[in-house]
Amino acid sequence: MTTIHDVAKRAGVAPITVSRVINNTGYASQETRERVETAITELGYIPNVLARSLRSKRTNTLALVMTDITNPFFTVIARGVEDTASESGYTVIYCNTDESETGEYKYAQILAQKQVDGVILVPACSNSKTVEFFQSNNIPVVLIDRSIPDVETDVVRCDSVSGAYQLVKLLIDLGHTRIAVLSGPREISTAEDRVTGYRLALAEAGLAGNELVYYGSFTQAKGYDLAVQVMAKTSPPTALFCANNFISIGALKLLRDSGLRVPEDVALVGFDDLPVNMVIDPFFTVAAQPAYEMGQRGTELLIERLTGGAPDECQEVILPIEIIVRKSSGLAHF
Amino acid sequence: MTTIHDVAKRAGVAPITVSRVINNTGYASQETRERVETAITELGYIPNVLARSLRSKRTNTLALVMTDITNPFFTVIARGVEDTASESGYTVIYCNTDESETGEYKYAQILAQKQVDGVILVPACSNSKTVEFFQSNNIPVVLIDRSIPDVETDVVRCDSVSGAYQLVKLLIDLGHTRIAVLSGPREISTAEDRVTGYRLALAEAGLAGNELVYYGSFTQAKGYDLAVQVMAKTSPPTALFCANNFISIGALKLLRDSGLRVPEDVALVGFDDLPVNMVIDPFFTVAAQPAYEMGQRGTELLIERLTGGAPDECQEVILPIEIIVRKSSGLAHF
DNA sequence: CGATACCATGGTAACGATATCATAGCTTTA
DNA sequence: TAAAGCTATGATATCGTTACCATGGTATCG
Repeated sequence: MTTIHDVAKRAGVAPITVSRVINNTGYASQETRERVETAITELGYIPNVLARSLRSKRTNTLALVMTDITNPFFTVIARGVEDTASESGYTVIYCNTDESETGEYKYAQILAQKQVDGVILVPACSNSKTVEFFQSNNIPVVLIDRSIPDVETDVVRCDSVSGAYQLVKLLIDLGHTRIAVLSGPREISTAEDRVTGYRLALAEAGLAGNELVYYGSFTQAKGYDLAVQVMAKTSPPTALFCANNFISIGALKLLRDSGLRVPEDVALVGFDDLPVNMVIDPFFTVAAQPAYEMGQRGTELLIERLTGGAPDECQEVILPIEIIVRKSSGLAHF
Repeated sequence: MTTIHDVAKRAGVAPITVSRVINNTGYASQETRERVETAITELGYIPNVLARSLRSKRTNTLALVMTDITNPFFTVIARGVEDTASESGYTVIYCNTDESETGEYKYAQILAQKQVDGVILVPACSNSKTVEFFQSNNIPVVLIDRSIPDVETDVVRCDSVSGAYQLVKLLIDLGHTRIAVLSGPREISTAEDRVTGYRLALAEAGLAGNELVYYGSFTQAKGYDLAVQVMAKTSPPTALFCANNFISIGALKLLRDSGLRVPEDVALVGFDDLPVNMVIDPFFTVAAQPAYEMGQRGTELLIERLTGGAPDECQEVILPIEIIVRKSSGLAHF
């Protein structure tokens, strides 16, 4: 391992001068700079960022903690984070909690040990333990996609209530009166908010008595499972609103397996689009969240806070949702 | 920030004793152990792994460098790597090269700076620069999925030649005689191997004169593009063999856009399955590689090498491919 | 022309942990 | 009972870098 001392010796300068050249801090004459640079390439010197970070107390590393890395929605967020972070010279550590609270806390420990400068968190629960842990260790946190009650952090999310309202309103306008919502876990803000939007739309249409609310989790298997339950009712709904893409896929699978056609027999709308490169024939009517921008804005906020450019109070950024009408919602019903 | 010194002071011992308790190295009496542990929890002490790694020269960190993080095939590999690594106490840094040689080399620098213990690499090119760079910095490398000529490393991959042969043979057995292959970049071993397998099957059937070989890249857009080219021929093929899942999707899209039915008008087979939770109705006949096991085995090999449990010579692990026949290949033709 | 500012460079200490060696009491063994 | 081995603990040096302070030369200014 060649160190900064080896380079310094070869270039005939002090280590600190090499450091200045590498980091472009302080002064260095053109001539010294060149001598150092040739020494670096001749020796194939690679700075040791562990030592650097230990001394400087900055790792230039951010962590992205999310709940389901297999979901393209989060993969796209990750892209947004990665691109934005690397523009500012940060690297990103990705962590997958699988929607587990203990997994999340376990990762929090590891990340603090690794001295990450900041964390972008998609919380796996409504519990504030993880956030408080980070904050007590002076690690700024930005929440993304989901919020947590009674916590002081920056947040980047979409207006799930409004998105859900619009989707359900669309179904009502098409003539549906028996509409079910298949949602995620009750403790997750987005799962709740989407149910709230659903209720708003029903209430407005005088259908408050027809509520069919199912909570579960944001997975295909659970989507299938919830669809089994709701379609087994004596008078099953004519339309389903699914709270995310995987629930939509699971529900659609159950409907097909039951010999029901979508949208002819049952209409389907849901949150979160699938990425173009994974889909042959876009089918789902969805409320599409700007995942890439969510990652981007979240990272920007975090970096601002790290570099002191952020205001004292926490910010909440709410990005717009786009309703994309495709085939699964069908035409006017009845 | 509370340090190991603070803990030591509180527990009335030397820092090194705290270190021993934390790491379970050396001796410590039950009583001391307890005093240290209560001091740790009382102070909320978090060890600084930067300092630890700087001194011990081990980061317990592996890097997974892959070419396309949006491709489920690689996402699943990543899962295999993650699970295996964390079982042995390693954390994983994920890097996405987007199939770019320069991106790959750039990441190599960063990873060396971060002092990763080892690297699992899906090479973006047939060039050995990156591997040699790692090796010259004493960082062991395991290649996964793709191999590189003239390089001494462990490799975990599948037999692409055989998988391609079997898929194309299946098409021939169904009666097809004009079959095209849409492959990835010429420099990538898997792209080449799959063409080789295709050629083998044709030659065996006495169809060597009918070869239709298209190289491109492993993306949906390129799959579409290559399909445009091949279907524009005066006597277009009656079957396509696509070298990966994204090419398959792109090709299928073009066929649908051209009003052609699959498999009735054109049959389609390809490499790499799509994950169940992303698909409603499995359609593609594929050669499925055991992605999870590939990640797993690759990581095991790497860890063995790090802990000195590996033999001197490099190992090449070749995992079996499963041919899954579904609808896209159709029934007997003509 | 002395004060002030900027440029260029270096010495020393410190970041927070562990490797290495040392010490000393106690137990086992021949 | 002396040698050897185990248990329990600590002192010191060091990993590779940068923060901080210091030095001296040259340019600028009132």
